[in-house]
Amino acid sequence: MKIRVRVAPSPTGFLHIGTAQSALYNWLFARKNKGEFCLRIEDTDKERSTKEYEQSILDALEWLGLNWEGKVIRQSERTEKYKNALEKLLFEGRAFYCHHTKEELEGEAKDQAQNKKAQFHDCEHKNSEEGKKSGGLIRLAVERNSDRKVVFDDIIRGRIEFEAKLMSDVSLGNGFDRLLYNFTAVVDDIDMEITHVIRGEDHVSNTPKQILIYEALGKTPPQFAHLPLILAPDRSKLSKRHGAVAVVDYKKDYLPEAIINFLGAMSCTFSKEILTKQEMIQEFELSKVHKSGAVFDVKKLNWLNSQYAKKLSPEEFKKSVGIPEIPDSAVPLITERLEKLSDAHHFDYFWKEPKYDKDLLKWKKSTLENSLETLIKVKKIIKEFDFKKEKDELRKILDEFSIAVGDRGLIYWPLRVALTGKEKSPDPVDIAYVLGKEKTLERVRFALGI
RNA sequence: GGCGCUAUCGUCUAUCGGUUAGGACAUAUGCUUUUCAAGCAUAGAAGCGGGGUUCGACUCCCCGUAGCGCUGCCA
Repeated sequence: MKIRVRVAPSPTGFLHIGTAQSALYNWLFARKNKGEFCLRIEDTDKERSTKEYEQSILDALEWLGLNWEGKVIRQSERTEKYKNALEKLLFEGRAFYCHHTKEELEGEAKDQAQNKKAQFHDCEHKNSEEGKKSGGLIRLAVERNSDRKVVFDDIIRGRIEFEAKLMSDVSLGNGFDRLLYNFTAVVDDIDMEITHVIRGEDHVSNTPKQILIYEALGKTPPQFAHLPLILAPDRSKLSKRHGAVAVVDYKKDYLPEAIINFLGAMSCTFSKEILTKQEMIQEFELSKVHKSGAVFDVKKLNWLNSQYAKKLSPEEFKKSVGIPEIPDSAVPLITERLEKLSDAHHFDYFWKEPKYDKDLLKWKKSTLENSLETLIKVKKIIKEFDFKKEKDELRKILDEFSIAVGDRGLIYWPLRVALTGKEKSPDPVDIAYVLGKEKTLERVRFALGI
């Protein structure tokens, strides 16, 4: 049987970084095993789902390069399927109408909690005539009269067991108009012929409920693999309150390759730190995925991103940061000291005239007068120098001059500030060569007030 | 409270019973030096606790403990 996996985001928000990781592992698993990776939009919650979120999720997945097979499946377009399945279950007596009100259910849960009992709803309408009459929540009738255990062998975690007698009669829908997650997901996974359900650890407790639904529908459940969670620094599940959790939030600062590498290596063992998607596909095994949650370490992401940025061609880099006016020769100077893509704006003196306070021209070990005087001499050297020659030639001349002066800083500091308006920058000679002789002299003259 | 999952440097992790417990990020220091980076070198930094099993346990088992997840007529 052909391996088929899926990622099933809900369009009630932007693509979460955890969903992206889950999508990546599904994608890697499919690619590795020559299977298919599908995309299903879980938009049964009509109040919270929007088309805008759906589109942004699709865009984010594409940006990450996680391409899916076939058409996008939308649950909102499959209501007939669910209704048929639900009717069948009702007809066969495997599902029933639970006529309890919300208040009654809440009261029961409260009681159970107070008495330190497990919280579940074992509905008495399950086998009654009342349960056949429509009204209220539709539930799956869970057989709990024995010591029955619902068991599955998680590919990542091994055998996991739940006692059937502690489970609620699983809620499938509020009437036929509002179908619920556990039910629609199972119906879809059956129809889509999903062989492996690879999803976040937060779904392990849904798994026994879903297995029961598979059985009621007369189907064999797929293989399950529950991925560890991505954690915030406080080790709780990464969520909005911790800051940026949407993939789109990372778009302006990070290369998709860096994000993929980071998410992939965070919860799975590979042979090296930096690797391409192709290499990940080669090495990927579900058995190499970790069991415990991993803290999202932005520092490591930054490092990875800087490694990838250094490999970019000038064209690629300019496109990635969205600043077409960066001179090509400035790119290596920028990537060498950049962590996040948006840091490129700190180097705007390469394409914009710098603004700065004249006092900045003063070298810290000297006076402003001395600094400006030296700059005049530097200007003369540059003016007489032919930029067609190697820049090391210019450096050599400047170095000789600095030896005569006895202080390299006195030469380079005022020049740096004149060219960049900043205290920190790449080597002024490198910058001069990016700017060209004319522009360089122009900025030096400006600094001198000429 | 119930159920489930997890447990090695600050963080991500390697180790499939025998290692000076390895690597990466981060941190510190040094080299270089006109500033900032990059690069290179060096350093510090870890097996949750208690019982077993075994000649030998970070590794296997049990019990604790802690953290996390779920506990919706959300997904």
